[in-house]
Amino acid sequence: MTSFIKTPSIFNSTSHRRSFIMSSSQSNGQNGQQYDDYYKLRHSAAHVMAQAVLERFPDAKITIGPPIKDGFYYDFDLGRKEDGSLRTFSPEDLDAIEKRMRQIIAGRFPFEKRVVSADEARALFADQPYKLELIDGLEAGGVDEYGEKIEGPVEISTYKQDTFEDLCRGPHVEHTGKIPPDGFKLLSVAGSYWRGDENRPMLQRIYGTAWKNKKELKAHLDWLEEVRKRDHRRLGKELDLFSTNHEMVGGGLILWHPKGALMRHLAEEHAKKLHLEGGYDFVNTPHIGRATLWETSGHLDFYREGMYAPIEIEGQEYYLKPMNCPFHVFIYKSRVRSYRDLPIRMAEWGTVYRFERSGTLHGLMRVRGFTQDDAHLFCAPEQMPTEIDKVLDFSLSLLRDFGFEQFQLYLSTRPEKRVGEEAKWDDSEEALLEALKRSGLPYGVNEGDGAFYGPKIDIYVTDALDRPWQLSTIQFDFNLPERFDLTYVGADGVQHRPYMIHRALMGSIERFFGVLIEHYGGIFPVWLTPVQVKIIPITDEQNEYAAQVMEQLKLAGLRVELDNSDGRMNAKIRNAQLQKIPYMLVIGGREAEADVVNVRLRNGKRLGTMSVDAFVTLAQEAVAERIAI
RNA sequence: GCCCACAUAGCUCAGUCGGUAGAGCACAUUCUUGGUAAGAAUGAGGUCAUCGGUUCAAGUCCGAUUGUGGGCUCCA
Repeated sequence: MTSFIKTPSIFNSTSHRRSFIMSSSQSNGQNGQQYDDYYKLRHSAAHVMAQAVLERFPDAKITIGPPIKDGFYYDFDLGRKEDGSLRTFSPEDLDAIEKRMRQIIAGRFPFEKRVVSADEARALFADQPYKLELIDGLEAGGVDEYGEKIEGPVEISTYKQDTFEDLCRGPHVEHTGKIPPDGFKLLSVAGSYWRGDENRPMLQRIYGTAWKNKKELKAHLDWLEEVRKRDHRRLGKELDLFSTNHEMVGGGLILWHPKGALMRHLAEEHAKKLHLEGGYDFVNTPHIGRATLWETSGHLDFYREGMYAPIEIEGQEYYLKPMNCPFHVFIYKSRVRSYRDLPIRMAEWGTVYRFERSGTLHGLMRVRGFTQDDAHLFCAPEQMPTEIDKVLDFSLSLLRDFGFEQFQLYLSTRPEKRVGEEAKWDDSEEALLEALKRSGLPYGVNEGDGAFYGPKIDIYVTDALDRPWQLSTIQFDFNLPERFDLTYVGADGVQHRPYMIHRALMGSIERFFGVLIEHYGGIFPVWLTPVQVKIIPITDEQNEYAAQVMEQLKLAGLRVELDNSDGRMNAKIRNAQLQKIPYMLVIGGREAEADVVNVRLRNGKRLGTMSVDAFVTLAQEAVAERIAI
């Protein structure tokens, strides 16, 4: 079963080249973690913002306002309006708050720390119910900003600047003047729930970004602009790759257009070839299965909220599949398995459907129907370490083929509530850890973060904008082999329980494409780009020669389009450029005469004239090497 | 689902104080036949998301609905 773990907190972004905190266990604030300047700056900005908000909304209830990656936020409960609806921030409020923050900054008010008892704190925040709840929590033993439990009672402190005193561990900058007035900006308002729980009150959140100076702020705003420009939904439309239609087709359901489907085909073809070479067998399974299947697998117990309502067929209930595993299990069970059959590596590009709340749907990144490059490994215990090694290598090499170079690996170990024998947990966790070590790549361990059915490795890639994305996952499953009573006959003639490992390398192919589009910014490597070559005749005198060149290139296996519209060459080049087509072959009278093509690259570089054969060699090399030009 | 913002031509967007619909791109036709990121003219294209309300009059104001974007533990 694929599960989504949360991205680790990243506080120490000192530049736009972001870096990971390796493991959550090393970042406990109570154990001497160094709070960097950004932490203090952003945390202080949050307090200043809270002061400005309270001045404007005296009845507001304050909650929490932590520093976050690139900035800070603060959540407020503004109460309700006369008509019962929630009072909220308007864009004008944001402007006024930001202006007032600069005044407070100019006041150079010191941040003064005070250590108080729980009762003193309660008196101080008597009219702040959220703070009272926090104080109760602190008295009982705290939780740090990474969500890690802190044992025992915690020192309770407040920080005060000017008129505003907040329950806070700190630390802060010395005084408000240390916050650069032109280094921060309030970005947006958003709704959020107290403690992230939708059953608790809805709060109003203001997000801000804060940096050491104007230049850094500008760099960050530019980065945000770059993120916007690379948005896969925007590029998907511009490059005609895919679309969605919520009103008629439905939200979270992707329509792959010819060019997008072609890219997907190319990517899948490559991955499938590698799977076959890697000893995987492809299978195909249906989209629906009977309720008893999902009852036995445990999905209806543990995953029901992710599944759609049943379909009734002749009095029997069928469910749309949210995962492929139970079907693969039945292929395994279709006959008696011998140790000689193992390992079995069963792969399927399986399309699954999962319920996602409407508000969480997002382009290709979060959808309701998607295809996984799913596989299940069934192996004997002694084969397991080798299989783990292989699958990890496979995953990394596949991701490298798609241009990802930076990886971050996470091992999630046994949680409190779990199934399976301890010996299996021991073996599998060790095998995963050994494989991680052998990979030579940075990895972290999330103790207790595994699924109830087994430990797992998640692979995050870092994209061209330094953003982490979880793609691959390798998960043990001690649950399904038990529930479906999977066995194999060992050399000793008795029945044994095989290990079962789920793995998806690209994960969701939809999501993978979303990441890929943003990673490349639409400038896909030659092997993957839907149209590799655009032929641009200068006048229609050359149309015939151009068509002849196109045929030659097609015979050579290149994906070519001919622009014989009656526009000018400049316009044709511009169009090809906007479509980010790697090679433009400009053909005028001179080229037709000499039986050559004039090659222009999408980066603006001109390679001059060459024979068609020479160009074919050049392009084929780029395809084979998977290079991006 | 919940909070905020938004919804005008295929796309990107303008539309003032409420007075009856605009631009650029794309598309079609014609002219143009050119040397490395936009040649020109003409034309077609809109029930201003949907439904309801206020008004002499609604793209514009109000409400509901549908949909989109941002956000909903990065937890003192």
